[in-house]
Amino acid sequence: MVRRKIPLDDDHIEPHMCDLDLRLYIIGRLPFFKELPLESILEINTHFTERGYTPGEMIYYEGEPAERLYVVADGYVKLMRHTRSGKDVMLDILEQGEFFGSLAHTESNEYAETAHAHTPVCALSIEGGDFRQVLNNHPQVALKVVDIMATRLQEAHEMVRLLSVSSVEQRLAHVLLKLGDKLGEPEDEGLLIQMPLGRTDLAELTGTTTETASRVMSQFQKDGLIQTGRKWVAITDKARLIDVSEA
Amino acid sequence: MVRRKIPLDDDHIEPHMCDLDLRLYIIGRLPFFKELPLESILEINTHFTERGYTPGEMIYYEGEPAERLYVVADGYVKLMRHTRSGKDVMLDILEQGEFFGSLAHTESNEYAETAHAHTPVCALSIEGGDFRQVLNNHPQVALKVVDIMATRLQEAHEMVRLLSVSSVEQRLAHVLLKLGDKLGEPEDEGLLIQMPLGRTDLAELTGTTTETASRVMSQFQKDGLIQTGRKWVAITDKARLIDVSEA
DNA sequence: CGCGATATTGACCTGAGTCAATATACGTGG
DNA sequence: CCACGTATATTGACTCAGGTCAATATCGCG
Repeated sequence: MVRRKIPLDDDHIEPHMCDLDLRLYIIGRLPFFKELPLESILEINTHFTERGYTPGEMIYYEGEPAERLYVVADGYVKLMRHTRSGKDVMLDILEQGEFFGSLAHTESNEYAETAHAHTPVCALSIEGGDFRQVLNNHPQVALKVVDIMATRLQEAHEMVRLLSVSSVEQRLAHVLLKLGDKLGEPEDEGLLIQMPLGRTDLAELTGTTTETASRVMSQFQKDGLIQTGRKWVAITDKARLIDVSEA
Repeated sequence: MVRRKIPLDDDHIEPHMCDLDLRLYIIGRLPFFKELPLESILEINTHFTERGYTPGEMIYYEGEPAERLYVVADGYVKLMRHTRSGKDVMLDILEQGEFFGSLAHTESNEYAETAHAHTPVCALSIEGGDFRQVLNNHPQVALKVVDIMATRLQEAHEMVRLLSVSSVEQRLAHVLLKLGDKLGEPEDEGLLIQMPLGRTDLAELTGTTTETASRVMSQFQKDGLIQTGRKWVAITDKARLIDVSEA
């Protein structure tokens, strides 16, 4: 039972700030902007500012007045909800091109979750009102945003279902599969999830404790479903992992 | 410990179909249409069809091709996700003016949940493409839709948090309070939730079993927090119920 | 090389699920 | 209008997944 060192690609860990090319590249390829004429993209671009964050650094806190909409230019961003007891819940992991923050007028107009950089992150942001102006001027962008919101709502509903009716084993299998699809890269170890993920992260993603997450991961490894070590996971038997998630 | 008969208002239970006045009234007052000029509303109106449903009747099933967007004109609609094991989860209860169904292009383009009439329901519906056309022509409507989606996403995230970190007691208290705010009317019994809600409904709303829901409700009643009977609940001590939900 | 962060593992306990029996409310038909 | 039958709700006894507390092991960075 040889346990490998962290096999994650350094690209995904080393810090780097946004550079100008990246910025234009990102904005132009955002799923909701990419069909706009160049002219519009250049105009929209002027409203964005950019900023880098170091791992663990907060981008905004739950409860703060929601003023800006952010877009991940590089790195991974975690969206979390905190609880008085200290047991936190991770709602989502965002990658390049995904947005978060204030994109709508809600009741309280506060950020509903805390966003922080999980890896080194470069994020672009735009003032909420300016973004709404963009939506107003470009209905096809608004439609795209509605589509993305609908997909996220479905994912959240699926998580509600899993938390209501599934075991920790099933939820963990499900989360690993989802991450594998989103971030997986074939490596010697199997389908390697290209992101540092500790037991605490997995626990927060599945609504359990680090101890239980650890136990289940150990069992998965013994059963040959995954390879795992400190802060990394690779899926070695996707088919059987799917079986577990649907058991 | 006198247990009252169902104190629910008959208005909320007796069937009635949509009539024409209701239809125009509803469309004109929908949160996302109400700021449009009358002319536009009349035009949009022509795209809607209406239909009545009896309690328990399905409006659409999870997995069917998602073709139409619905709006509740009258009654209450439950959104559910089913599970192979038969244990269902209730994602939302919608009331007059709320929309559901196909409002976006998602990956699979299937309904992600099952909708069915909880009480007698009148629903208006519009073909998905037509609705997108409306959004395209009226950006301020699209913005409103984005706002509503954002609020729903936050609510779903809050449920994820509750399922991850809270006890059944807390979740049940939370759900009762939310329903009380949304549907509560002051009556002799307390803040009466104007909707027939059985133990099974409460269980599906909180991710537990009917037996546990029953036990917790009995305890709440013993503690003087609520009054409850067959298919009805009234909140008698909101402050202490809040304490429980935040314990 | 050694230390601090991370992960594992064990023993124990408890909230809530399961299975089952009973009670109660309400609609229905006589 | 009452009596009966069915759907709903309650309650008890038992079980177990997974939480908690605590000790130990391991990784990989500085």
